[in-house]
Amino acid sequence: MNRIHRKVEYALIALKHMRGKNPGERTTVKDMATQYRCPHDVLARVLQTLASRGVLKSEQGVHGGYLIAKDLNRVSFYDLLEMILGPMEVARCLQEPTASADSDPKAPFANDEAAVCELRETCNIVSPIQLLNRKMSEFYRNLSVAELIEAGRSLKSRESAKVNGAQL
Amino acid sequence: MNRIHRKVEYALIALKHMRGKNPGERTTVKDMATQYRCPHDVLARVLQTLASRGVLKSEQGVHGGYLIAKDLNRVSFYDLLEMILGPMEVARCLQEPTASADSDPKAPFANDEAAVCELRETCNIVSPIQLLNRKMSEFYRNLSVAELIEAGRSLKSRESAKVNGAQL
DNA sequence: TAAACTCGGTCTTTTTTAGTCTTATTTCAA
DNA sequence: TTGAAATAAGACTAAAAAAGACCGAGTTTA
Ligand code: SF4
Ligand code: SF4
Repeated sequence: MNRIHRKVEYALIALKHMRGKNPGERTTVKDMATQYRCPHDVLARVLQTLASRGVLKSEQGVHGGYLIAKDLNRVSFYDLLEMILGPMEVARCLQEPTASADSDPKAPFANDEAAVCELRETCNIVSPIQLLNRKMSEFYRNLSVAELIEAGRSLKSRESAKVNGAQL
Repeated sequence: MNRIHRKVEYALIALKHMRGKNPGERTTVKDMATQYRCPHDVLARVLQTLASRGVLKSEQGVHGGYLIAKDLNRVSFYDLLEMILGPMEVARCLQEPTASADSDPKAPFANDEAAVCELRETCNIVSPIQLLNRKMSEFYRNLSVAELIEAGRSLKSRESAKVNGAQL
């Protein structure tokens, strides 16, 4: 139910990987793609997006690669999702009414909003859906990428807490 | 991004509809399907599921129909999602460790869990993913269906015809 | 009995997501 | 200067999931 997208996982994998590097140290896409066995192209595209949004910095050339350019404590999980998947809209009606300062150029939504859902005329749950959308956005905004990535460092795996556990 | 499933919307529509009825009054699937212009079969199946889980009660026969059987304040949005979409798993690894009392027969997961995701061996974000899963479950659990459905009753929505000036 | 409904399974279509292929562009080291 | 190594980006294909349609069976009451 409600599964996260693969691209987001790739982003987290890459971010967590780079997080452990020395400042200024670059990591190439190929490196990460091979190490974590994720498709090179997909990962590359995701990282490009993140770079274009300022989270990463990319260096081209023979010794190029990516490095983290922004404090991940200041990047919310909402931001990450929004960069990769577009703005949060929990249902096909309603564009995000929060409409923070960004003007997304790839969203030409000027036309009729009623067209997006054919049930809109008779729908009785637009208010609930709006509420849900607001709450979920808030939830994602209150979760920083750093907090996510750092998970497991200081807390053991719940009840199990077995040292000689499964695979390592 | 992260759009809610149509079936869930249908469920909410139906629940909100029945919510306004007198206690004991039944509503037929056909009624709701035509009134809200949603596909009869899909709505019917969703309501069947809800009935089997005790949220609704179904009466067969010529004057049959559905009615709400459970206080919606005691039904969390998580419950609703779980009934319709199955247990929350934010990524393809990790089965929800909460494992509420049900033994799902369609889930023969006794075998190796590593098979569900081919990246598992090299993955560095299982802890983050688990954390996210936990947080999201918690979020959904803290949101009752009643709270959702009732949205818009007391707060102003878009163009409210309320003269009384109830503004948020 | 027969009508009007729920129930439950299977099937097809549609939509979304994931991944691949290809080509261009940038950069730097030899 | 030149070419290797990397990013950048568009188009295409395949796979998976979701939505919806079909149909046949069971129930209840007019
Ligand atoms: S069904 Fe109602 S809520 Fe869901 S998208 Fe269509 S209009 Fe918006
Ligand atoms: S990628 Fe890592 S986290 Fe996502 S499913 Fe595979 S194993 Fe679980």
